Amino acid sequence: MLWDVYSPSDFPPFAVTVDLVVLTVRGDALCALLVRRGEAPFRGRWALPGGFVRVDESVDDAAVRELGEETGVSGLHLEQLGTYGEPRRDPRMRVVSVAYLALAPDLPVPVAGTDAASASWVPVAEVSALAFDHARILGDGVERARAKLEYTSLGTAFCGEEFTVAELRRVYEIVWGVGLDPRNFHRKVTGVGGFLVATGESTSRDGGRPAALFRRGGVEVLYPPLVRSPVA
Amino acid sequence: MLWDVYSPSDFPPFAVTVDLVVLTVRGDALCALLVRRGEAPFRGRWALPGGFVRVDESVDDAAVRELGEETGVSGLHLEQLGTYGEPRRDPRMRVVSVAYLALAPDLPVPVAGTDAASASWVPVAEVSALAFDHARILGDGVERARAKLEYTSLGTAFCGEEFTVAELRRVYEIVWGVGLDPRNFHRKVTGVGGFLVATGESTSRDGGRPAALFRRGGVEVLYPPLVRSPVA
DNA sequence: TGAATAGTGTCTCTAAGACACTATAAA
DNA sequence: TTTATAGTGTCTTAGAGACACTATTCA
Repeated sequence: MLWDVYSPSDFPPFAVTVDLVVLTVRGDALCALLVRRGEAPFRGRWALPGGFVRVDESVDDAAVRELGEETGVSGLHLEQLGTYGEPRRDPRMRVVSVAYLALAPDLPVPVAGTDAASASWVPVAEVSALAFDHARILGDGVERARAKLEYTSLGTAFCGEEFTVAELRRVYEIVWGVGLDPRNFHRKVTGVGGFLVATGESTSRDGGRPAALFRRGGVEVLYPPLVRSPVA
Repeated sequence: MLWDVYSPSDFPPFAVTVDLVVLTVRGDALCALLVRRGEAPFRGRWALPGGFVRVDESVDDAAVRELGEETGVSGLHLEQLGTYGEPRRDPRMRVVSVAYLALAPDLPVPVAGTDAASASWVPVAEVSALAFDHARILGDGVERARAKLEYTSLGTAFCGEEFTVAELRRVYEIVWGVGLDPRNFHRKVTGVGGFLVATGESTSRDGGRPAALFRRGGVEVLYPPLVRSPVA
């Protein structure tokens, strides 16, 4: 059926929702923001936060709104991950869900929002039996995040405003699940033009010799990229 | 609004469609499959092929079905490009569209399908004033295709079953819009493990010394990747 | 034979990984 | 002084681009 030959009356009704894969690095683990479902179906199961797209807002705006409601934070990186539209992914009705990926620094706690009571950070390695098709969506989100760390500056989204090279390296090690040579990592990230900007300050919060503090540079795409490669 | 707190009755009604960015290399140009609209709005304008998702099929299946209807060909590479959900992108009603990217070899003609009469291949450089937000979708599709040629074997999707290195190079040159050194290109593509498989045959259809014929190898991800880089 | 395209070899340069070595703090 | 972490330098190797050179066809 082409655009040419449809009339507004013959479209099948769908519900459209957004689901959020919100990731952060906490402790030694990559964590996702999950909410505990209070109602059937999947009552008591963990699920991705999300909700309906309103009639008067764009799908992207709905994602931004939901992210604010769930985390209490705005200005996070947010990008479309994919759209999930199997006929029976929600047993009650035909729901098409547009999933988004957000990367957050280690927020104090799954904050505020009307529904915050049931929300918390869960290490992705310990996640099991999510509601609906959310396990697949979460998996796609984690894989996207891993890939984007290679060729974009998004790793810094997991850090605070100011951070050391070691803190950034820890992000890479935890998200990728590998060990990285501190010396080569340092040379690489400080060598990529526009990735990091030195503040001139330093900190000894990591112990040992004080480390220089950096802020995000303006660059989005890293060249050369930071390729994933394991170390014994 | 969370999943927890909704009931099937209070969802706003949406129409969900799929739009297809079908690309091919024809002559010396990257071309997109477009259809001429026969009805308002945007009557007479070019638009991307597409149509409604049916209630009983997945969104991905709808894309496959529409692609078959438009090109008469199945088995093409097809991937989600993104979802476009601005409130007034269709002036008549609230429509959320999931866009897909397909790469096709140079098909005889925008073939078959009920609506083929109005369909044709249009060089993307000459496209202007598409209906709805289709110009943006097409642009996103072209950019995605350019990027994917770097690190996947999808360039071969533009070629026939058997092809020469020169034919594959022409695909890269046209899609990227740059000139590539034939000698370095040859060394690179034949050096990437699993990318190309020699048939043992050769052809002189390009003139000059006969060129070896290749088939697609099994590999999807190219390592090392073919990086975009211009030549005088 | 000459023009055209296919394909190989070689040089240089960049960047990655391995790892020795120096620097600066706290206990 | 020892220990821990920060940061630099150096060696080796892989791969990219430039480009000379050989190979095989047709007109």
